[in-house]
Amino acid sequence: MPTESRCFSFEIPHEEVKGPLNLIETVLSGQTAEPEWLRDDVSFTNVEMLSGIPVKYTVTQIGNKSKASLRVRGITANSSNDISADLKSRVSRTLGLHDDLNSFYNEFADDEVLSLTFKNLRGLRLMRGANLFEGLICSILSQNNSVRLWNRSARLMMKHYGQKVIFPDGSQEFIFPRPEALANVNPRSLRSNTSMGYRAKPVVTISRLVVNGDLNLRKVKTLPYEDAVDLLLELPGVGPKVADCFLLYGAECLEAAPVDIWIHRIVSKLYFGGKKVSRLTTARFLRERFQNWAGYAQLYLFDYARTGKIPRFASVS
DNA sequence: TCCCAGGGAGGAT
DNA sequence: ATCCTCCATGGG
Repeated sequence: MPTESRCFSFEIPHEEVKGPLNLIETVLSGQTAEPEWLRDDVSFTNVEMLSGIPVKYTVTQIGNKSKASLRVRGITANSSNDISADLKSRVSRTLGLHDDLNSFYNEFADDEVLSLTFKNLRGLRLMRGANLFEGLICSILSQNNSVRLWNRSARLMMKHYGQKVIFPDGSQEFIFPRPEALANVNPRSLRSNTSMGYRAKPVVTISRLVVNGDLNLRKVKTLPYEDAVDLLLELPGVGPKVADCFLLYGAECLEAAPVDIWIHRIVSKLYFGGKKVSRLTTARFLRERFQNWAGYAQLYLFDYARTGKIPRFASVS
């Protein structure tokens, strides 16, 4: 089978992008559904399974934010089937291209805090993970960690425990490990192989729960928000923030609003006049105020706060 | 050397 | 309910 037949290229026209799009801001905004896509100038490359077939593809934005389309080029392994249609809907879902951002901006244009973020972050979209297990593990890796470090651990985990794929162009890539590959590893060796520190033990424990059927993430995804949270909080290494990260980025529950240190600070400072409120109060506030846009509100406030686009508010401590 | 990073668990108040 | 402290690891 000649290499060319496994290559593909297609476009997602701007008519299929609902509102503005900023691909670079979206991919680089530190979302926890999966390891960050590798950047090359204005393009991003991801490797994942699509209906059991390993796919490597590169996404490039064409046009400005207001009239953006996407160019997708890629290559498959082990198959000569045309996967363009499947990948198109996958990319569209992953990048949240169907989310009606203009209606989000309009609905909260009079919110004096959130609307501050709209100008700089216009086109920022919520990314959805392709795999529930991957989303949960990445969310655990992110706890008390930097984006850079948890991504490094995730990449090391892929290299040591993920399926190795050699594409027809000769490149070697690694797929995010399946729970079966992690369930029987020694947490100590996982720790030394990946630098994930004390997070190794819960990663192994949760992998075992998934393998033996005691944890069904597909079922968790179908539960109402409160029930899903209650179930997730029983898991080791999973607290309120990680549970919300999994639900939002992994399980596409858009009312979940993960509260990390940045969200805690900015919401206390700007919505509660500097008064200290608990993280749970913060999360509930975001859910009640923004409802199905709570995840988006959180994403915009987080990026805005973290990247220093607001005046210093570190006085809240 | 200390502090911090998209926190969580266990314990004391 | 709220407030410690510790937990690995690496960057600043």
